[in-house]
Amino acid sequence: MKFYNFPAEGEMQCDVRLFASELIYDEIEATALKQLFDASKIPGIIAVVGMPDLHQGYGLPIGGIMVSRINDGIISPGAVGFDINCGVRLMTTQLEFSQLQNNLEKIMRKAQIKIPAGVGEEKENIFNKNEFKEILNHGVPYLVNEKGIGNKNDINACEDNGFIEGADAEAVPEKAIERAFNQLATLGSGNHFLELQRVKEVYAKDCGLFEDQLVFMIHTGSRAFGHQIAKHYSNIAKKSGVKTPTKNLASFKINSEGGINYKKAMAAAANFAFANRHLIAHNLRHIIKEFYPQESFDLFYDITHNIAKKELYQGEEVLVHRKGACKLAKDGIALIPGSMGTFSYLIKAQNSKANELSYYSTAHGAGRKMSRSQAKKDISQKDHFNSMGTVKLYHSSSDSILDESPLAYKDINIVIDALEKTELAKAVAKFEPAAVIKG
DNA sequence: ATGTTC
Repeated sequence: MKFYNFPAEGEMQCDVRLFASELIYDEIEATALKQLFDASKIPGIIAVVGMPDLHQGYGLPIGGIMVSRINDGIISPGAVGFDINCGVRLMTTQLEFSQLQNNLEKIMRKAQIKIPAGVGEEKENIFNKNEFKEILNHGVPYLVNEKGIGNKNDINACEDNGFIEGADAEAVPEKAIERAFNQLATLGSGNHFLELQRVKEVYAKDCGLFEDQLVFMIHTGSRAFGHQIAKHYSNIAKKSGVKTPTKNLASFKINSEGGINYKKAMAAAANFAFANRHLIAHNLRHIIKEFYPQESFDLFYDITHNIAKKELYQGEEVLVHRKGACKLAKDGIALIPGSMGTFSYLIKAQNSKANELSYYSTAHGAGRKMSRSQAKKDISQKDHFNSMGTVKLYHSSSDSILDESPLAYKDINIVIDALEKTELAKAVAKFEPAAVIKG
């Protein structure tokens, strides 16, 4: 087990731990590290941890974990992120990749029509306003149990069974509902994707996957809904919250009116995101059934990487913010999506001591190497095209996609290597994309 | 990430 530990000094309330390999540590941005140190200076914070995909973010860096006491602690919209409950789900078939034959193109084209992608894209909401609020308050179980959409495994294979308790649509600003009412079952833009993948390698035979298996991965979140909530409450926290070292880490006392309302709205956004991934997967399920009527299309796991949750840690209840970091499932697994055109991974917890020190957290992806603007400036079409190899891209927008090029991200294999070196986790299976839908 | 600068 190996990690970098920076002992508390000055205003720091706790040590800062960074789980990184030497290779990653040498390249980590000073600005991202500074954001970790600033987070450790907020009263009530008992732990700050960085993952190997750490990079600069709004307030807390992406790949950051910030843990607060409950009674006198804080909750920070900037430490959850703008895309509340952004996450990843893996859907499995029992088909071998070779059985696809010439259906890849047809499946992806149908998916592109049925699953809107891109900035501001909408899909007519099949639910009325009351049903929409039920989704916000109760997430995936409402869709399965009350509306008959999906099956029991679609609930059980979700982190937290596809809903965060304590959600209250009444704490959601009306503007969030206006903006996102017609964004359920849509993919969005940025690093979000829907990929058709092939299980390239299985390192642990008992992981429930087999080599050459045809699977689908969906990476998306709460669209404009979570974004509007994050913006709304971050602004309130800046005006009337507790004082923090940096403005964008603006926080509420957990038990203050602002803290209570943000938590209710954050949970509603989390439920929106769970429902969003569930509905996208369900629509994809219909497409798969058209081609393979006898095949099952099952949820393997759905994991979030932008959320704050109450968790029991060494007998004490604490609030764990994870931003661009995910929580290991009960059986120790987590899904780590690659950037467009690169491998994704299923990983499993490795060393229980390392896992304890990281609050059972792990990395969430490759992590950016370049800002969006830098990528658009520095990456040529030709270099980008070469970096995509044989992966077929279905891009809905006429805009350039260079800011999402694999060249704009760190090599995910280096992140996985760092997880193994720090003994946080080891790779269990590797997924190779064959086709990707981007916004 | 985001009606990509309320």
